[in-house]
Amino acid sequence: MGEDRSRRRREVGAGPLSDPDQGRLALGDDAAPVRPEQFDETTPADGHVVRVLPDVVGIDREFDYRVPTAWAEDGRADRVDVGSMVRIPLSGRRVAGWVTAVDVEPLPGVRLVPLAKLSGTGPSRELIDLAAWAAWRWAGRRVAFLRAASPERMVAAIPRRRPPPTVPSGPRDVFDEAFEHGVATVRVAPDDDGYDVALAACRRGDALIVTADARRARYLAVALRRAGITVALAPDDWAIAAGGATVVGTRSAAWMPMPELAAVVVIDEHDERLKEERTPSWHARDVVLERARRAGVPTVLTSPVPSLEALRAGPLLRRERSLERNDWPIVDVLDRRSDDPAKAGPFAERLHSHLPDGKRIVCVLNRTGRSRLLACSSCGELVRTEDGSSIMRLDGDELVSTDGAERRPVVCFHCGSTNLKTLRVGVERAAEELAALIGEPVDEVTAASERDPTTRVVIGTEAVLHRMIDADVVVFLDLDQELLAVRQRAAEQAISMLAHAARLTGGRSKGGRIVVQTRQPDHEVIAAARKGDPTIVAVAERDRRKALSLPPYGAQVSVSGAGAVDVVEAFGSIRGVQVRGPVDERWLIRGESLDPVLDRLAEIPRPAARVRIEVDPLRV
DNA sequence: CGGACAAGCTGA
DNA sequence: CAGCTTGTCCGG
Repeated sequence: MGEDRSRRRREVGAGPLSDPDQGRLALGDDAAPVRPEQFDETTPADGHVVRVLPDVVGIDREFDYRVPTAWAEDGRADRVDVGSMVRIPLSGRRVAGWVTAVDVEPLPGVRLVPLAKLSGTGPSRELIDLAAWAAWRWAGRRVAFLRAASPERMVAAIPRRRPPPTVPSGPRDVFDEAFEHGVATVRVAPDDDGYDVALAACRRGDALIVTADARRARYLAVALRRAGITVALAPDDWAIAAGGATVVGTRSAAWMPMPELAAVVVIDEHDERLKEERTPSWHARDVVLERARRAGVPTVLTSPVPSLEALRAGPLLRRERSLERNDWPIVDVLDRRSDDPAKAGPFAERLHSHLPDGKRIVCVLNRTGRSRLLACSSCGELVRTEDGSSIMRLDGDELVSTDGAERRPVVCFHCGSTNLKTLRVGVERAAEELAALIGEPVDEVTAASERDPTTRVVIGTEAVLHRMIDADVVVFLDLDQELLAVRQRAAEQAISMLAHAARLTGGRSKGGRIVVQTRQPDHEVIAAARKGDPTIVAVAERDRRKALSLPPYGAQVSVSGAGAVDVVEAFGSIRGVQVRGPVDERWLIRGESLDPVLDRLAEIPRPAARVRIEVDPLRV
């Protein structure tokens, strides 16, 4: 720290501003008067020098500033530290920024200007370092992550932490054991509420508890507070967290201040909501895994259907098969191939008997993607490619596979019939038909619906699963749409949907039931749900992804947007890395390992045009 | 990002 | 060639 900070402030604001540069400096958004001392270069020792990263997307560079000598008088100079949020003059305007280093040796030849304002407290040094890592890991800018790590409103003072919590000690459970592995995944029941793992984490000290669902985060915060624990709910309770507390929240919690972090939990680590959808699209699970590793504290991931990423991070702990099986509902499979093809609507003929009177029923019909699904009118088989891996649609008077590689005349591969029919019904019409079928009103729920449904039976897109809290029966009217989707992660997304349904219904011991309408009754996803054994899907997926070098066994980065061409061009070629595309103006960079790809992306300059770089995209 | 400045374009 | 648009550079 500069020893001259107590030196008297020199005369300020004297006389009209004559320096030709000063006109632009005077135009700050705070309209503070410009002081002549800002241009004094004769006493660089006045006030120490700090390094600041401006909160301006597109700069991503640090600049040095002097702490105004006047700040020594009221203690502000002592409060300027790594993580402080400040305002700085930068090319004629005032912008926000983060102090990233203090007491730095300024580069020669630059004219130092004082900080304009000390705004408040921001992310700690650890989080600033983590942001730099995340910027590399998701090919983004530090600014994006520092914003995530900063309070929504300025925090002037950190409250003192309340007395240490008295965490109720229960019998040692699987979660206590899991924390001893450093990183471990616990496969839990689909309707596990996360309270036990959260409590086990709190027994170790201040815990960081990340959930995919905001409702669950609020529930856990209330439950833990009731148990006597000091809880900061992200992102609102930033200041409380900075004082030392257990933090609970959705993905934003990953970046909350945690001065005494002792344990990390990610609940429903498989949930795609943990991934930020805007660029840089970081994954909260992976951020907190790195954060915990750096802090030297253990992480426990929980999920009813653990991701391959989780399984790779550490050992899997699970209960006995028979217990796990009971956690899952009974799964009734209605094989639609046996329906009369002439009148195959959205509902199987036998469905009515699976909709018991008086029970709360949720029907799911995902009509996302307008891909036409064709089935044979005589044998009911789906129209698929020769190897059966993907569906085919009608293109003029020919069938064409989704990737365009395979074409054939309009003929059922299975029985040779030339009579095919389109299967595609939207939720709206399905709702009307269902109401007629059961003879009572049916509410429709989509992501856009405003009011909550009031009827016993509801129907909707996948969003209906998020909207409802519980149900007796969940019916998937067309699981084939998920099973056959041309997406790399189709299978795990399908089992994740079934797990979500199982959360609403509860396990078979609680009477939970799932009904699945499909033309692929033997699909591994359905088998896994029936047996309550997600390993079936995990093993198949692992083998497939290993063979194709897909994440987490390889690198995959999607580059799109107007500037994508420049990025791909600058990327050039690396051994073991292929750049494919463009398909729909998007390139895919694929390689055997992530590091060389990320290193190269970090060193190439960002084009002026917009680019969206997505590392490990979930929907490809 | 957004301001400054330069180079390029247009119209009379 | 003034007056405007578009492009490029750079910030402490």
